[in-house]
Amino acid sequence: MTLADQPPAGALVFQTLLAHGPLTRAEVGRRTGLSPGAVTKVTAPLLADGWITELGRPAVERANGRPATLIAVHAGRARFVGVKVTGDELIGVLADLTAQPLATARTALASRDVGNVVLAIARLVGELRAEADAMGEREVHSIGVTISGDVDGQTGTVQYSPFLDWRRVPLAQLVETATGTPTVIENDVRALTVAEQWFGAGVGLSSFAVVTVGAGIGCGISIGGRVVSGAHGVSGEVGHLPVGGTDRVCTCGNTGCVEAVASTHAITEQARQASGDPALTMDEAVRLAHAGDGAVRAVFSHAGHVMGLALASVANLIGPERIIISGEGVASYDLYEDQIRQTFAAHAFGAASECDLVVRPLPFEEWARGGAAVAAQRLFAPTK
Amino acid sequence: MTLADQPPAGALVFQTLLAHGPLTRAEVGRRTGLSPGAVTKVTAPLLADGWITELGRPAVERANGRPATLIAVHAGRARFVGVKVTGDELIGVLADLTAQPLATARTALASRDVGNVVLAIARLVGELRAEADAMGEREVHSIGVTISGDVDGQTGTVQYSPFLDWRRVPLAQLVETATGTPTVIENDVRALTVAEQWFGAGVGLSSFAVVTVGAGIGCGISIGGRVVSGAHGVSGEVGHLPVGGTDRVCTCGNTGCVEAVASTHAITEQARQASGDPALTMDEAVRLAHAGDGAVRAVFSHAGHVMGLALASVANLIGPERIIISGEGVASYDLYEDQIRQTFAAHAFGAASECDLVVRPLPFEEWARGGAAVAAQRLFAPTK
DNA sequence: GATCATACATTTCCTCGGGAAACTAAGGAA
DNA sequence: TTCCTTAGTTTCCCGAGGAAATGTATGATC
Repeated sequence: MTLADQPPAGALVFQTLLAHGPLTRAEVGRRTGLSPGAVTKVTAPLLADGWITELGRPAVERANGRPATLIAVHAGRARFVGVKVTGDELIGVLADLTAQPLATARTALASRDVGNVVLAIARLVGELRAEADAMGEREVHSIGVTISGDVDGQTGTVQYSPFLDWRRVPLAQLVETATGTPTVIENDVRALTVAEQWFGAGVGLSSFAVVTVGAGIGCGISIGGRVVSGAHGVSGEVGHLPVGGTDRVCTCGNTGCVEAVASTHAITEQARQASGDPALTMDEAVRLAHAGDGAVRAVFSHAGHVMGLALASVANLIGPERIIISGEGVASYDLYEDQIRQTFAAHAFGAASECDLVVRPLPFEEWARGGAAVAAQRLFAPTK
Repeated sequence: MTLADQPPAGALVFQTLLAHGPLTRAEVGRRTGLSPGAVTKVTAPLLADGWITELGRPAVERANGRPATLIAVHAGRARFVGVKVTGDELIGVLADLTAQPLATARTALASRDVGNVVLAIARLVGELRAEADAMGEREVHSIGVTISGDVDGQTGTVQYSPFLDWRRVPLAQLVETATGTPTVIENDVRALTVAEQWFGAGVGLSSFAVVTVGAGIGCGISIGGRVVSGAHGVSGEVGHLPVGGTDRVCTCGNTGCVEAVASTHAITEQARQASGDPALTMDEAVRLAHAGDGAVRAVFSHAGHVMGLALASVANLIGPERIIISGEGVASYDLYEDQIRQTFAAHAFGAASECDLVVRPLPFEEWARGGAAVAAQRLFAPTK
């Protein structure tokens, strides 16, 4: 509870431990630039309050000198619930301080009415809270709700959600009163980016982007440890980069959007045309392509090409150290990975091509974990 | 000289005055969140060293209470020389603390040999220094050299310059020894962005982008007061966003690059084809288009469309508060402005279209002014 | 096995930055 | 005049963190 009012050095030490795992005090001092004395002083209250724990000796002992003691964040010190809201279901996860999932839950949404969704969230949170109690876990500290669209985390308002058709819904406040637990909300992709930044493939990078491929194509951008929000709430709209040619029309009304070519919907639709089977599913399309169906393969290959152009655009503009590709669509990733990399390499300008492309599967609860990460982040990095 | 070792509050006050012009101490305190006492304490040494001056009463007097005293940065306290290096000439400018130009100079480059360029820079600096002496100005504090390509400002090295065909040239060191004056170097577009951020249309914005149209098409991106550098030295490569269709081949070998369609070179070339006159100049093309030549107009309109797609890409990814369009190419801006705005509005996703598009002419010395701004910035914002 | 060297950790002391609040300054209004 | 209001200054104080002396636990050395 007292984490919020630590001196700057305290927060710095805590975040260093969070990002880099168990370290000795001396090592923490070196990495943060703090003096040894300051580290000791600042770790004392964190230890006393149980935010960090001593772990004993490091695995690789030093040749001589007094042996060091590892300290690490005490992940169990606080619990969070993360909830991802989609158009038709809720995904919830109970997680610890390091956003490790302890339990998950899903529930279908009967309607998209605000009151109904809030009620469903409260029920889901109750479920997870009960599970936490059963596990002997302590009280849930706060809730992080994530949702696609234009979300203002400062005011806790969903400015606009296309999937739910919501406008200016004070969701944080509503969930807070329905559950009695402090709640923060955030855009789903940005929450995922926060999770990657603190606990995933973005740890320690000066800049990186997370691209998610699924029903939509989204992107979170982190530069210098801060996730880019966009002055008007919009950022990372990779799905609507106009690099896809003129043949397909996007839901936004334009031609050329990446989403109109490379989203799972778009691929399925194109595969149906290519195969002549109007009821073809994504799984079947993948199977056909793997079996060598040229027309269907071409669909994946074209999608890969457009994705490559999109990633090259990100690299050319931002120059991130790494781009993390993730999402349901990654199930069929091997089908177009080569094409993505090839197109990316061709269109990334100069040293931008040194950008590291990595693929990470995105388990369904990962989205919800992002919510927990955002909730946790408010605790230890209460900036802004 | 003592500006570098001011306490944080001192730097904050100075930067506030730099960005927002003359203010009363009370107002400075309000804007920075500092207590009145702190403002007084911190301004005292700045006044004593001549970094700021008192300006007397504000224009709009307050109804009651003690009259306030304005304080403002003393622009003449320090001089800087900014130099922009292109493939065939040098542009130099003598500027004050606020990067206001006091004198300019140009010189042609006989060869692109490193030694020759360094010598030419030293001569140009000498010229401007003499002019400063004649004006009774004080010593030049430092030099900022800007150059397009991959520039590492930390080490003072030009990693790669396509126009000059340089690789790993320690330019800062070379100019420093040749002139005897401390020198910093920076990528030209990023330097321009720094100038806009501190002294131009980017003052006070949480994020903005500067797009320059000319022989190449470049872009500087500023987010949260920091100019994005790219992990591998590449960022803002708007010129190579692949949104331009497949019909024209770029110097980088790809099709679809913005630069292959909308740079001044590309427009001239396309206008020549459209008009059938292989010796057509840009000026003549502009005249033809203004006169109603449909084919030439179409060239400008297509370039505008592709520029609109590029700006929409920037807006969709970053969500800047404003995009500043600038460059030599802007001479013919009215010819395709409508098309740019129309395409931008169509392809900027959701609230990203609220991004403010402004056009600023780019006088030839503006590039060099960027160098002076970078040099000045090192003085008052000596971060990293 | 006593001593030493070494590196980790703690404690003590001190400096410095900036806030709180009392105080001074300078004008207008009653 | 006196009072009110806002600007600016001074004084006092507290908290954060660095420097350096001190304490501590190990292996190495004689």
